[in-house]
Amino acid sequence: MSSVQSIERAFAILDVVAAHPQGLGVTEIAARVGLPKSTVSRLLGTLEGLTAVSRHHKNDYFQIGSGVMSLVVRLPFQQNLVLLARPFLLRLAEQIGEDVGLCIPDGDSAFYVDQVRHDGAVQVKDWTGARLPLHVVTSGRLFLAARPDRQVERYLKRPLTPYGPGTPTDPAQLWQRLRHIRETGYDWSLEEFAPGLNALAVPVQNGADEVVASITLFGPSFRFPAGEPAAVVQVAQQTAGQIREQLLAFGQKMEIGD
Amino acid sequence: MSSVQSIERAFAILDVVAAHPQGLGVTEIAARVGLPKSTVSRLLGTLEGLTAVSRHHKNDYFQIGSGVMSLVVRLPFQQNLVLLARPFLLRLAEQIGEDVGLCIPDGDSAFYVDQVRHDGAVQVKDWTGARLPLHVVTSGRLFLAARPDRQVERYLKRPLTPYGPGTPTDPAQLWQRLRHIRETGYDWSLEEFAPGLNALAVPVQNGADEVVASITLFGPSFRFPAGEPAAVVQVAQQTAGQIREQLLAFGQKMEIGD
DNA sequence: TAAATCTGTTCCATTATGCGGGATTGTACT
DNA sequence: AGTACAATCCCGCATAATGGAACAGATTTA
Repeated sequence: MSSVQSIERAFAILDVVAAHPQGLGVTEIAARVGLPKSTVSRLLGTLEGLTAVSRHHKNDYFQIGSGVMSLVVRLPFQQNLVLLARPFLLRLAEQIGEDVGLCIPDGDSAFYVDQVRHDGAVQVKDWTGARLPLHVVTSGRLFLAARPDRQVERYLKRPLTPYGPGTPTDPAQLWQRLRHIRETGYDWSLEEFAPGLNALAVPVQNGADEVVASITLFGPSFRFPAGEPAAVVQVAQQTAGQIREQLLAFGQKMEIGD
Repeated sequence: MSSVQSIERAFAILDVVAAHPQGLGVTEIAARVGLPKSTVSRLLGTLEGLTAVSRHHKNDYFQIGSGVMSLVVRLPFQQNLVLLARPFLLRLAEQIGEDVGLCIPDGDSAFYVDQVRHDGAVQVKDWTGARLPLHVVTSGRLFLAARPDRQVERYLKRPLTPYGPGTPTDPAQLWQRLRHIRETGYDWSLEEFAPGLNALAVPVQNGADEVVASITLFGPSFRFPAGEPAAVVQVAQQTAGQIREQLLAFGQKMEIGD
C-alpha cells in the first residue's frame, strides 16, 4: 500500500499552517515540517495556486485559504456535523471503551448518521443510516422530550408500535419518561431495545439551545455501563458540550484577538 | 513557476468528492477528473491515510474526511468568517467594480479583517488590519446602531473625535444617523472620511440576528456609486444575506435530505 | 553605505518517485 | 457457476519531484 509523498508533505504543511493562525513564513514552515526550504516553497506555491493557502495582504505570511473552506462549505449540515463531531466521538469511544453514535432528528424518526466503533471481540451493530421511530430509541426520546408539550401530545396520539422487549407503548408511561429526560438531560435504555444491549443518549445543543443531535453510547449489557452510570453520563454530557462549542465557533461566537 | 502535479490532482479529486456529498466510488471519481483508475485509487488511498477523505461505513463511497474539517476548525472565528465570506465578496467586487471590505466589531472599534481588491488604475487603500472608532466609519456606525439604546448613550458621552472632513461629532446628529440606519439597514459615507472617497456599509447577521460583521463597499467619489445608489445597496444586502446563510449552515440550520 | 543576515524564489542535474496499463482480487447480481 | 463490475496491486518506465546551491530582495547592523 504505497502512498504519494508530495501529498503527505502538502498536508503536513497545511497542518502546520492551520496550527498557526497568525501566519508563518516559508522558512519557519520548512523548519517545522523538517524539509528543505526549496521544497516547501514549491509545495506552498502549488497550494497557493489551488487557494488551499493564501498570503496575508501585508506580510506575505501563509494562512489557510478559501479552497479548504470551500470543500467544507459545500457539504450539507448533517455531514458537517459528522466531521465536526467525529474527533470528539473518537475520544469518547476510547474513554468508555464502547461504540459511540451520532443521531439527528428527522421528522418523527431518529436518524443515525455516524458511529465510531470500538474494536473488541463483542461488538454492537453499526446503526449508521438507520431510521427509527422516536419512542423506541433513547436518542428519539431525547428529541421528543425537547419538543413543546402540544407536539408531544400529538405524537402520543399515534399508536406506539413496540420494537423491542421493553419499548414503552403506554402514553402515560412514556410521558413520565420524557419528564425525567427533561429534568436530567439523558436517557438510559437497559435491554429495552434488544436483549443484551444497553444504551445511553445525551443531547447536543446549538447556540440557540435547540437539540440538533444526540450522542448515543451502546454496549453489551454484561459489561456496559462499567462502574458508576453517573460517571458515564457525565463524560458523555461533557463531550456534547464540546461539540456545542465547535458549532458555536462557526456561527456565533465572537472572539477577537490579535 | 512550476507546480506539483500530484497535489493538483489530489485537490481536483477533493473538489469532486466535495461536490458529491452522497459519495462516489473510485471509478466515478476517476472519470470526472479524467485520470486512470489506478492513479486515482492511489491518490485516494493517500488522502484516506491523511483522513482528508473517508469511506462511508457501508458502501465504501468516498466523502470528505475530518482531516479537512480539522484544518478549518482550529482557526479563530474571525479567520473562518473571512474564508467563508471571501467567495461572496469576490463576486460582489466584480459586480460593483470596486473594492469590498469585511469588518467586525471589536469593543469600541471597527476592525477591518479583509478586503477584496478590484484591479483598476485608481484604487482605494487597503484597510485590512485597521482599527477605527465606531463613529467615524460606516461599518462602525452600523455596529453602534445595532446596540441597545443605553449602550449607544454611553458611547455618545465620550468625546467624538473627528477623523475626516465630515465625521459626525455632534451626539444629536449621530443619534439621528443611527436611527436612520436602524430603519434602512445601511449607511452611506459621501466624502466624510476622506476627500474623494465614498463608502457604503451593510450588516451581516448571524442566526440570532446579531450583527457579527459588516460588508463595506469603497470607491472614489467620481465614479462610485455608479447608477442608482438603491441598486448598489440591494446587491450588497443580498450578499450579506448569502453570508448569513453560510453561517447558519454550520451552527444551526437543520436540513435533512437523503 | 556597505557589509551582513535575513528572507523567498529559481535553476538544474539527479534519481527517487509517482505513473498507469494490465493483471488480480473481491463483491454483487443472474 | 458465470458474468459484470468494482477496487487494488504489480512493476517496468520515464517523468515529475527533489534539494543543494546560487540568486535576488528586504531589513538590520556597524
